[in-house]
Amino acid sequence: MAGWDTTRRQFDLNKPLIIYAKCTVEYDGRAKSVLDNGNYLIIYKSDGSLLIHAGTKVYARNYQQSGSKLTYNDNKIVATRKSETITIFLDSIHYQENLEDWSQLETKLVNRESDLVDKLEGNLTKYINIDAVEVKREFSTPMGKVDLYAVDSSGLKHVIEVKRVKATKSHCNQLRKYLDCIENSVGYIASPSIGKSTVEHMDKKGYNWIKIDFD
Amino acid sequence: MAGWDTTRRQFDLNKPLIIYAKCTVEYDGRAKSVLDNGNYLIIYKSDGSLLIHAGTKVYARNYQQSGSKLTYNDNKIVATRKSETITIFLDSIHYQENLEDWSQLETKLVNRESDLVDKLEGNLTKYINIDAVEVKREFSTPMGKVDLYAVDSSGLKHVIEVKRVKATKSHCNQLRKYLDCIENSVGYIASPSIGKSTVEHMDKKGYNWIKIDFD
DNA sequence: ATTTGCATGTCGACT
DNA sequence: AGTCGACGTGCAAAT
Repeated sequence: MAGWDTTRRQFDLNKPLIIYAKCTVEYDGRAKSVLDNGNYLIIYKSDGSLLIHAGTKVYARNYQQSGSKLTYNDNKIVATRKSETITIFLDSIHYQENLEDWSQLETKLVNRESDLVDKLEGNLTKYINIDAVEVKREFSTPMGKVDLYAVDSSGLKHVIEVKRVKATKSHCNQLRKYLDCIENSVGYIASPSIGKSTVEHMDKKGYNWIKIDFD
Repeated sequence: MAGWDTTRRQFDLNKPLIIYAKCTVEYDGRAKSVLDNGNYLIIYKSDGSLLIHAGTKVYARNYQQSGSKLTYNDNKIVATRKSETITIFLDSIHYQENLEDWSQLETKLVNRESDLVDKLEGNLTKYINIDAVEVKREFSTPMGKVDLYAVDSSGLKHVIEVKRVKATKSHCNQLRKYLDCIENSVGYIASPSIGKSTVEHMDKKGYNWIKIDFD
């Protein structure tokens, strides 16, 4: 598997392929970038995704999204998709392999935001002390949909933004957008956790925090 | 390279490694997930990053960030990092390889947001017709930093949010946060492009758009 | 150690 | 095709 004459090499670019090669990579499209010469792992998937991975970190140093077309010519692999181009200048190939029957299954996530909304909706009075006469999920406003919306007998609107992660000030801004376009409303953020500075921020703004955990 | 007895296999988990294997993957940490049995590409990098890639899409189906520790035992690879765990239940290994001298170079990006701010700051009067007496980058407000901030001779504050991509309504919300906490201010979004509906949105809000391109 | 905002974010859902 | 929000976002810089 040692170095061979890349000029004669033919790739089957219709199949999933991984290549470990010494190369230089250039990208031009939404931005421009250069990845200097070195050994990188090139991954080409059947949907036309292209990844160039270096030896550290989770993200790809360069990538092309699903739907890119590959051509190989003159020791260069060129991937194009819409107005974006990646050019891989191949120096030498250490190693390559076609991946047969590569699974296309998706990861199934548990503990989603909607699970928390379920829990809150199913037992709202346990979390906030109101006599709700109307409860709606995904309540539409001009500024987008509210996760959970409840009207009590006095006509006060309770607007609840649910987050599966730690509550932040950005989430407060999102909440605020909804409150601004709903008259006579009070705002809540429901999440498993919150930081000290966000608590203070919410106090100042008059927003309420609801602690809610996954089961 | 056909199936062999995985029970006897030893991995050198101190070196970068790729494995193409039939396996099932479970994750528990910030959330929980299951990736059903299938053929996946497992990538382990020298900084302790772990990726599990399927045959489509750019993102990894499962991953562990830099710093995770691997153990191999009883046909299971377990990666732990802080309170997060990935377990790979190995069925059969089609193929594996150590990647020698895997480059750790970073991609060098051109055309960043800061490049646009440079351009705007260097010739502000070319883009907006004001007699600025004070211009500041990264001007701090209670709601975060404004990309570019200019005060004219009348005391009016010009607040400019710069984006390297097409301007959107989300960007308008960001701008609004700044305007709300700066008295006597007028808002701008500077970007290479903008959509029709965003133009209308900005008109309605009284925000201004500045067209600015990369060189 | 925590917070904040950028990113070629990617991706899916909806208009 | 365009817009919008979620994501185990990842990641680095500032605090």
